[in-house]
Amino acid sequence: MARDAGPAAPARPLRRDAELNRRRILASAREVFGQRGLEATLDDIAHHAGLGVGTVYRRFPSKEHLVEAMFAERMEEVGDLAVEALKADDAWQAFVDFTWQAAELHSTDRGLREIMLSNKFGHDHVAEKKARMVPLITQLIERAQAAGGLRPDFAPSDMALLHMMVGSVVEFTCAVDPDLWRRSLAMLLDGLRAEPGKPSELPHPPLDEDEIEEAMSCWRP
Amino acid sequence: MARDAGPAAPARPLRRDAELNRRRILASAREVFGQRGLEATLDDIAHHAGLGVGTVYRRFPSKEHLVEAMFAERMEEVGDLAVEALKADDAWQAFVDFTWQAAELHSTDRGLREIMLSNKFGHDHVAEKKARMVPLITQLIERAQAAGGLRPDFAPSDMALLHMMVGSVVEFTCAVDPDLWRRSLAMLLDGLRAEPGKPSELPHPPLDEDEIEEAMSCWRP
DNA sequence: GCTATGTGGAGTAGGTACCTCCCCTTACTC
DNA sequence: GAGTAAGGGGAGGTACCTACTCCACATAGC
Repeated sequence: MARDAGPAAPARPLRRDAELNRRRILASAREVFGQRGLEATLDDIAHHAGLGVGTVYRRFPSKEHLVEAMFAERMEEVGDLAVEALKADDAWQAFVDFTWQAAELHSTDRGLREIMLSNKFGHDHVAEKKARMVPLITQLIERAQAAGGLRPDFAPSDMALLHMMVGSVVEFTCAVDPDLWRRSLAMLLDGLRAEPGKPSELPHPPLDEDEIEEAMSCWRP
Repeated sequence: MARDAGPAAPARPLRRDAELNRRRILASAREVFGQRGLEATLDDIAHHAGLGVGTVYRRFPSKEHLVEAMFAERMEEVGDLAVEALKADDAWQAFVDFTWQAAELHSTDRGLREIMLSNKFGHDHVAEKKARMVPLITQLIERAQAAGGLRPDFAPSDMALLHMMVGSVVEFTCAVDPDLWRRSLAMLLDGLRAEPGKPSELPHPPLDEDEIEEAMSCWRP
């Protein structure tokens, strides 16, 4: 809790150049963590920001602090999506919309994916945001089930698995076709209907043989 | 190609103790790669076999060689499943059965999962086994579609994604509930039907709140 | 112009992985 | 049962990576 102690940071403000660099670091972290995940090093982030490592460590005592500072905000966004969805009339559509929107966020931010599904990173602040989401998602699910749209045996914990699955497709194919996850999610959602009709139209074409080969060559477990 | 040059290994046979240890190494590798994936070190495998590292390196010039020797055989098994499935009458059921059986193999062998979905490990031998499977799976899919069981927009490359997804669930939850993937696969398959009826009965209960918490604590991206 | 504040990046410490080397042990041969 | 070629063990070499520190030098702001 060295810095970032909530609103109205106390003591003397940063020098102008320092404040600018602080923002550069956060922007760089957002990009780099988003692309390479939380395994990215602070060295990477510093260089990507055009700064030295020392500068980053002066501002954020450790990687943990930077992660905590960055992702609390992003996770808030996901929570807000759920709140918004709960206001909609059509409970099934609300569930579907929320799931697509959350997946959309995950698909463009590997760090967000990792921090949402693992407890290995992020502490108090992040955990609090996560805790907030559980009842929201549970409610979203129960409403969709009560309305007869969502299969009744779908449990809140299945939501984590769903995002895990979509995330794995993103990771597997992002170098070849970064939107392919849409295809998989559409199929998954077809399997979640309580009263399924015809399969939905898939929003994205499949990979061809060369592309799948390339995905297998890029991907590392 | 130092050893393992197909049937009837030439030159002088190994000394009795050496042959015994060679088998110990392979058995150990199967267990360790299965549990910890291909990132396991030859040191791990040696110790798990109760041997020194030197012994392993004497027998297998590199990790690559060991992997190649081990997994060619296991991949053959998956191919055989497909051949068997193509003989069944009910094309949709054959597709479903094959998918379950393949997932079953994947679920108990992390190394197999990794080698099937990544080209980073294994060369000639392994690649050959993979190539064999493509037409088999394609045929399995086309038959199931022609019979009106499988949705017509399902592509062969989607099979890799399906196993990717199931594998991610295995990895995420194996420490907490190693059979949970069955639940996810059942939902996935419900989404693949051309003429879906009611959702199928799920073969496994969901995780409760504590279990999902624990999964998130164990799992590392 | 002076000084507190900020910067850069080489360097440290500590870890991990693959693989080699060489002394000692053991199986097989005569 | 002695001699010898083959095998076994595991410390340690090499190479690499990551988190983090330190301090000579630069700059903002008064």
